[in-house]
Amino acid sequence: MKMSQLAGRRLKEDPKDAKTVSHKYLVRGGYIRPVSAGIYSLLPIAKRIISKIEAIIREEMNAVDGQEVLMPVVLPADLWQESGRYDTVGAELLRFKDRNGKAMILGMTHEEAVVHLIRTEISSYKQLPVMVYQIQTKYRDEARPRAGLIRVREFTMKDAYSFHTDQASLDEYYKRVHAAYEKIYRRVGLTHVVSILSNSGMMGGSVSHEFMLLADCGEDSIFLSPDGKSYKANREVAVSDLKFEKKGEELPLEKIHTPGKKTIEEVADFLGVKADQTGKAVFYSDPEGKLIFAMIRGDFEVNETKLKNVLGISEMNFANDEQIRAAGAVPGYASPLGLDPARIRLVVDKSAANTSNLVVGANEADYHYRNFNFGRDLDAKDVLVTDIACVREGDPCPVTGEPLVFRHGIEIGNIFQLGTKYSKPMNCSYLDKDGKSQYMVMGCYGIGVGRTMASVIEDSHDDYGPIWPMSVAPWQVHVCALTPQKDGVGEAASKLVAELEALGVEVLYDDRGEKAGSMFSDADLIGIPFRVIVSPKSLAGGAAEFRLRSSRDTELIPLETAAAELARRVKSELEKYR
RNA sequence: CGGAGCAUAGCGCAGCCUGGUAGCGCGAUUGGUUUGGGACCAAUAGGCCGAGGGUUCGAAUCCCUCUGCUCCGACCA
Repeated sequence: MKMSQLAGRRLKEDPKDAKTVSHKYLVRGGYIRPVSAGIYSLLPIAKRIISKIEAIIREEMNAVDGQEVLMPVVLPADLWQESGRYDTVGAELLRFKDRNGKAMILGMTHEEAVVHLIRTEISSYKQLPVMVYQIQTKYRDEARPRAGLIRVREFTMKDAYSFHTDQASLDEYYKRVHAAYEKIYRRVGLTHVVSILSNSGMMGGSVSHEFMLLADCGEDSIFLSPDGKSYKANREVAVSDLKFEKKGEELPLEKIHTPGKKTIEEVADFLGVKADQTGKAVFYSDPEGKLIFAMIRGDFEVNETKLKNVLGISEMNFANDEQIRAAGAVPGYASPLGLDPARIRLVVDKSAANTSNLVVGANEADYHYRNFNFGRDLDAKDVLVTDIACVREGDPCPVTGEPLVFRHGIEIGNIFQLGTKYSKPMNCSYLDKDGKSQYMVMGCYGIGVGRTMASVIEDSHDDYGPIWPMSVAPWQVHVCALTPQKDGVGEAASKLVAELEALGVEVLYDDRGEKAGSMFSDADLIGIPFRVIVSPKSLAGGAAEFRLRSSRDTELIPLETAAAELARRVKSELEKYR
């Protein structure tokens, strides 16, 4: 490919709103262009990288017996009504009507579509297990797209779905996919990916993992054991080994005047106690509008995911003051004391239940109680006591007991045991050995392709641009002709390019005759791992200069053998990513 | 969905407060001199100032409405 003909320009300046490294370089380097919020066109450089990532994914999915299919982007709403998700999924699902007024949707994930496909094609246990996958466009009407390709509305996703006779078969297959994912991320050159425990939502007992690239710009919060291996979990589900013990004598409940002191900090300061001697009340309302009262020790935050899972609900909002008052509590001075358990859904975190003599609200403006003791002051049998706390950095790891480490991550893939969540309502069944109808047990496995590309930049770049691993680089060798019109430089460079291409090497040839500075800056933004410079100087010695994108050291390679030598090095570099 | 901001040439911006011929830098085109980390000279092209309405003799500029985009937060199979 001649650079003089490459579609897409490089920009000298950072795009004004780009904050993350990958966003800046993708726009500056001429990889992507915004079309609308969270919707991008890919220029040739990005398209080539994406194709290579897809090829690696394809190979590894095929290696675990996956069969590639292609399902529609536009789906009839009734399929989603069948699974029940048409009503439970929020506004991210883009709904519209066709010319006949039929309700349609744009696919944001394809469980329904794949069940529709498989339930008519597979009917016997002899055909199971089976896995199908596709690499296809998804549309999610995100409320807030951000950071270039990290969070977008339209994107390419590899989504795979496996169907099994039973949980044991799913368990075994799930492990294979987990290993395949690790291989995919290694092959695309990502070096800081961890798989972590993630939220399984209302699935009850099902298992899921997220694959995270550890990166400061990531949106997800992760807790890791110090060795990075023993324990890895999303903040949504992370637990710690903190022990709570009631200590000392239970002192008598004492009502105290705390005028205008509403927050934990204010109350704790006012009374001269620490936050861990207070109890905090946090209110939500469930989808039916019933008040959820979460009580937790003052030094913890409520983990909303844990709380939702405990209550078995998928949605919940912060309650407003009116809702709180309606249940008999007083905002700022609330506690479970004296409330009617029938009117609220009370959940107490074990931190609050197992600490003695807490300061809690009195459900009366400007008053708190000292020496609240759960069990004594609140009947434990009416109350759900469990873990609804966010883990804090430094809390003891549940596996090793060492202080947990907090990191941000970019979610670049997930794998999920679905069980019969979709096969049951959508009647996706097979006949077992005894001729009995059984629901198929499902797993699903996703990888965001564009997000993976952006993540490679986050993981591999310097101050001048991305440094692509050979396995996904848009081209393998970047040949730069310095003053191509002089001293036969252009001819020598063209010859080298032709020889390389004849050996199957992918070459980007900078034939533009730009100044060295702008040529090298462009080359850095394109990030091809191998660079060859042909100039009058090197040509006089019958050689070309070779250097890596990741280094400024150069090496002279004789022109007669350059093509063969470079082809050999490309091949050997590619071997590292097999 | 809450909060904040922005919208003027391909890109980055100034002009707006205080209404009066549309500007700068980069980029592009042509010609010339150049060529080892974003050169120089000369010329040229390029704008319904996001859209609609209002005030005014006159609106990029003042007022109203709308739309789009970005950032922070909420949400996120």
